[in-house]
Amino acid sequence: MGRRSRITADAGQPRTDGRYSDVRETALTLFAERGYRSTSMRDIAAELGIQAPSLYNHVKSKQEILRDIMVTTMDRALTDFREAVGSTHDVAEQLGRATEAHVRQTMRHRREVLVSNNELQSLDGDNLPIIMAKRDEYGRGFRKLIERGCPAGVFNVESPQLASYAILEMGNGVGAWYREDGPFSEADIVRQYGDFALSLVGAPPRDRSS
Amino acid sequence: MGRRSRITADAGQPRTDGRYSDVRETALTLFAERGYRSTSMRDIAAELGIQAPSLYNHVKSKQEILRDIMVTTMDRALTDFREAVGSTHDVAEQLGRATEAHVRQTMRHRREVLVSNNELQSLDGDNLPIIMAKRDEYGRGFRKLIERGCPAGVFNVESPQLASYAILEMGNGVGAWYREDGPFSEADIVRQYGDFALSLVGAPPRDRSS
DNA sequence: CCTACCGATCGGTAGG
DNA sequence: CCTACCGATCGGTAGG
Repeated sequence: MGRRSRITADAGQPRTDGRYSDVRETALTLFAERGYRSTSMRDIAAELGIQAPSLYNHVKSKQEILRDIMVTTMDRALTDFREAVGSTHDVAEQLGRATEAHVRQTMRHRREVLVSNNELQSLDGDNLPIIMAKRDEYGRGFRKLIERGCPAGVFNVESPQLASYAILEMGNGVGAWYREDGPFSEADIVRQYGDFALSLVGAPPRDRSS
Repeated sequence: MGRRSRITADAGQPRTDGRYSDVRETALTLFAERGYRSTSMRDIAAELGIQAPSLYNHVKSKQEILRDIMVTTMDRALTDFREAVGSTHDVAEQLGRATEAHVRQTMRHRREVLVSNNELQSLDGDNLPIIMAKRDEYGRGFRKLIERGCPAGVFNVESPQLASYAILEMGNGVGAWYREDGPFSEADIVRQYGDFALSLVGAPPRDRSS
């Protein structure tokens, strides 16, 4: 029934636990589709064609999978944010690119971002503060950018804090409806959301003639 | 232990089931705080100081509470949207007021909106399509407004669809951080988000001199 | 409103 | 990777 025979030629492989990625990948899809609490270890195992207890040869606990997904996702978002901001010195361009990176993230890693945004309640013990710290750092990055552009006269908002919340959240929302085979291309969506962010803070539209 | 004695003077009351609202109210708080699936009927009962089976004297099922919360919330949002749009003929003003109503909703009914946005996965059977129909109608309202303002030259966006998603989602996000005792007043937040929406679609800032 | 209890399902372990 | 199984917990019912 789809199980590999013991008698194979790959015995000499280095064999790091590539099976963990399979478990994580399957869990990720199910967590995104029906939620962490509604996904049982038996569901994940069934999807992989094995029995639930066998999962524990690759994974310490269900919670560990969730934490791993969230940590990876937040770290990637932080990396991409820093790269976007580091790629130019124009503060409007920085906010535009950071927003684009944010939206690109929710599209390219749709399941990860959905889980990260919806399953904070499901984090146990120390995991919630660990993730929240990363989320706060990310949000602070956007707020500081807006705070920098206001006295310079590039942006014009009453509260950079509120503006940063609005921009981040509108980007997160993309994950709820975006489909790869939908009517909008990734590049289109990314660009328009970048424009939304700049309009929102009162910056002039970007020049796209080059 | 806090239980009412049988021997009371209220035997002649009309006695519609006021107890149902208590159950719903308690469930609502718990659903918003820790999620539907993580809230047991025993949790709700404990909060009310009774035993879990007693809940079934007031409620048909756990699912029924969730559906009731979502239906009420969506119907209220639709009502307020129509009222906002009906209160003026200026399309920019309509979008501003509709956005303000949307944000006001997420602030005044924070738990309801959180549950409505986060627990779609938890709806069983016919309940999901019923709620989705209402959500679609609501979203369509915003999109049509933006579509109307574009040829008129009042708004300027590439895709009214995307703009409506962005506006709705940025408003939903307010529920995640808003606290009544926080640094921003309800009126401030509502007004600024209304401004965000109008900026986002390229409309000039509203005149507030009157 | 209660006690007593049902069958189902959960995450995880023992031991191979 | 498996079978066998644990204690805990779930939504809900019976019957008063």
